[in-house]
Amino acid sequence: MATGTSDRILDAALASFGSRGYDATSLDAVAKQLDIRKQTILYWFPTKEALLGSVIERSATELAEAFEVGLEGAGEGWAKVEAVVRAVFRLASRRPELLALVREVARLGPPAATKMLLVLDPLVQRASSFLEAEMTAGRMRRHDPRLLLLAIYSTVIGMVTEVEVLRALGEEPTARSLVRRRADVLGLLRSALKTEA
Amino acid sequence: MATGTSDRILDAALASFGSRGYDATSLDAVAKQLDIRKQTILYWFPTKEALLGSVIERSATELAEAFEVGLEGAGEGWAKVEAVVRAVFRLASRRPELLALVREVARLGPPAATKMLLVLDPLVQRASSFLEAEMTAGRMRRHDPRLLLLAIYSTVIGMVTEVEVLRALGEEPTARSLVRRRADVLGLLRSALKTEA
DNA sequence: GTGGCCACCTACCAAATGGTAGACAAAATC
DNA sequence: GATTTTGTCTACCATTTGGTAGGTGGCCAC
Repeated sequence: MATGTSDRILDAALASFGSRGYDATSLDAVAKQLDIRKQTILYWFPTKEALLGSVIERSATELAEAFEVGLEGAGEGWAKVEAVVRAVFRLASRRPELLALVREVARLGPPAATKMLLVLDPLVQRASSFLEAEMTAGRMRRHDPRLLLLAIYSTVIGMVTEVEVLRALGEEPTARSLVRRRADVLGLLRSALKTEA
Repeated sequence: MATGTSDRILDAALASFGSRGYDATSLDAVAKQLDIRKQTILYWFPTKEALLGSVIERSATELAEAFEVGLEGAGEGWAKVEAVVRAVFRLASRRPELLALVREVARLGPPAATKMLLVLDPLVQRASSFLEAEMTAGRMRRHDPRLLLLAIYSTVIGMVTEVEVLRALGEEPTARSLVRRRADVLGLLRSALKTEA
């Protein structure tokens, strides 16, 4: 844990942007939480937007790393999809703020979304061409790879971040529930995508 | 188009809450868009929160109606799932603000989310027990009905409202694309859920 | 020890925000 | 015709917001 002030600011901002949302997060609130003054935040990050930018940059890098680690020695074919899904659920339990931020940034749109994509785009491309290859090899059902990716993204990110909907369905968002959700998603994706052969 | 002032306010607020988000929507902005004064809004709705409440109430009712209409004479079993998905995509093309609001309200959490759920809960219960019945009848693969519902919700709402992610994947959110997305979702759900028999 | 820089602070500020008080004209009620 | 009610407005207000200006103490190089 980096104890540098700027890192502490980034941590607190990440958490607040993810949970409360960017607009509902005031610099004063972040500062108060860290027991520093707002001007210290503005010393490290010239504007609130710049702070968001830095949060996104750092988070996107961490996300990318988590995926890489998850994919290390993950085998081929279907095992790769499973590895990625497992990586996301691992993040959901260890660093839920990261996924909440992804959700928030997707909602904010450009320029925030553009910035995040800049880092994540290589992964997206790899994922897309991987799916494409699996399909042409007949190991996965045919779909538009991009739409399939959106569907997978929505499902997984939803299962992991839609806490309110989860509650509405009468399921409490505990650690145990997360494991069940992971099993469910994997089961769903397997039967949706994998071909018999 | 209802020409009553309070209805016009509700329309504009719905659109802004859905697209910009609740926090980023100011009463002044809504008023300006309608060429009235903020105080007129506060005459019809005592506070901003109350305005959100009314927007939610009206939208939830409209949503519920849309589902009912979609389900009318929709046949049994899998046809029902298809009818619901089609109803959502019809809304996505005719009243996208409604779905954007659902997304925003889910993000805001209680008390807004609670209010929306109050109206939508019967539908949720019906859907849940429908899925349960289909599974015990062996017409659908076994899953936890609630988690399955969350997965379906996430996928469909995501395919319909995640415009930024869609763009990131290189697909423009046109009307034609919406039709393709609907076909894709239906295909995915069918192979994920339907049993062979 | 002193000059300079770094990290953080206090003191402000202008704009925007949700909300209150009350005037006023038109329409409805008697 | 007088009076009340309804809908909208102007005029304010307190608070919060992101951001500026500038000071201060500690530390390091010399």
